[in-house]
Amino acid sequence: MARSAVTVEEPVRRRLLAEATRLFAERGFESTSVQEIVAAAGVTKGAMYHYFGSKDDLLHEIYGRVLRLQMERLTRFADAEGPVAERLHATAMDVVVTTVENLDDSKIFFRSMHQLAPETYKTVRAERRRYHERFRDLVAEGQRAGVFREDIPAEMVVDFFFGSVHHLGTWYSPDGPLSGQEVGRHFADLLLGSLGHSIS
Amino acid sequence: MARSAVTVEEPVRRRLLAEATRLFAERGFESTSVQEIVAAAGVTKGAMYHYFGSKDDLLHEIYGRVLRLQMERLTRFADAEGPVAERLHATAMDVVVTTVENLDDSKIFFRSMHQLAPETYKTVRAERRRYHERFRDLVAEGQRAGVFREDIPAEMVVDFFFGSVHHLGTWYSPDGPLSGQEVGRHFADLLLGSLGHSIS
DNA sequence: CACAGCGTACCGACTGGTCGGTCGACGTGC
DNA sequence: GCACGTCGACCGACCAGTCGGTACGCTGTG
Repeated sequence: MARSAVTVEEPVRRRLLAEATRLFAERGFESTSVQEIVAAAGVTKGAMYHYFGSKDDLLHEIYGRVLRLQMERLTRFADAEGPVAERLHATAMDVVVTTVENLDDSKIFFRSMHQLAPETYKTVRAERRRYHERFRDLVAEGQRAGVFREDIPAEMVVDFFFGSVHHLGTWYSPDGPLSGQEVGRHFADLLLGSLGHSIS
Repeated sequence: MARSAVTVEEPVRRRLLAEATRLFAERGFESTSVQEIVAAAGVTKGAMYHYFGSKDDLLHEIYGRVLRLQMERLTRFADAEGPVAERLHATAMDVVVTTVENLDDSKIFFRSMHQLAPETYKTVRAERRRYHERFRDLVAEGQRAGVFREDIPAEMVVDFFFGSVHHLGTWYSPDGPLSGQEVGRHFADLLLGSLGHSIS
């Protein structure tokens, strides 16, 4: 039970997490059995329930990993220096690149959220909310500075943009013609464009 | 004992579909049992399997309903008359309004797609693709006319926008402060803004 | 010996789906 | 006007299989 000190190379545990991530992304949480996970990792259920408390626990850990990574990247880019428009552009682009680099995580995130235990669900929502707020503050900052249009609530711009980002898991393929960087640049351009003052 | 007169002359089939839609949206397809559906509809499994071939069949019918409705609305707005920018704006706004009016359908659509039988899945994808293409043509038309920026593929603009639309099911609430019309207008403004020629 | 790190065998709950049967409405013959 | 036959709508008990989870045993290492 005692969570051993800083990860001491636990290959089985790591394999279980990796295979679970792959399978959850591919077939969904509810359609993936514990049997399939342990088979893919080359162990048995005994091993899995040695490292994880339950199947939900596996999902929970995946969410924790995603939240931690994304929040860390966001703050790094948002807290940088330079004009707000440039910071938002760089941040938006990085969000896309990071999402594309961990596409399985993204698929799981927005598709299995409602399968979490109620308590865990609330925690994840709260964490996600803080994430969105940090992003929203960037938009609002630009609006106050007169760089972005002000007739649309910053909150809605965030939901608008992150909808597009979540949707990446549905259509983007690493084998396709577009790199994550390219998609990221286009998405960031679209976001900045939508926030610009209209010509007409 | 006999089914008393006044109660529910309404078709059982309709109730089953309605309750299934509600429950699928609330808990997801895989987490909803046939027992729960028939209990909510006030009938038994015999009734359900009398009207539907399987649980998947229920889901399939929901998808058919959504696809039919959305495609019909899209063509109605896209094939109207007037400048392309205005048509795209009206279309985008209607997509949001329609989505918000059938929010349960939308939640199911993007969350349970991979639960469909392979054959059905392909059909739905194909239908959805035609839908996207119709929308993309609108964007491309504006680009050729020089009204919209041309440095971003129309295809990507479509994925960008419909990501936001799909995401509505995650955050929008009819009980919230914003009406579907308001969200629709904002979304359409953002879309048109992102397609406008930049000032800077 | 102690104990982490697993494998093996198994449990009870529940799943989607089936099947024989009941019930009332309705056409038909007399 | 009444008995009969039929048919769709629906019930409810049941099935085989699958699920997440558990109990316990073995084994190598310190």
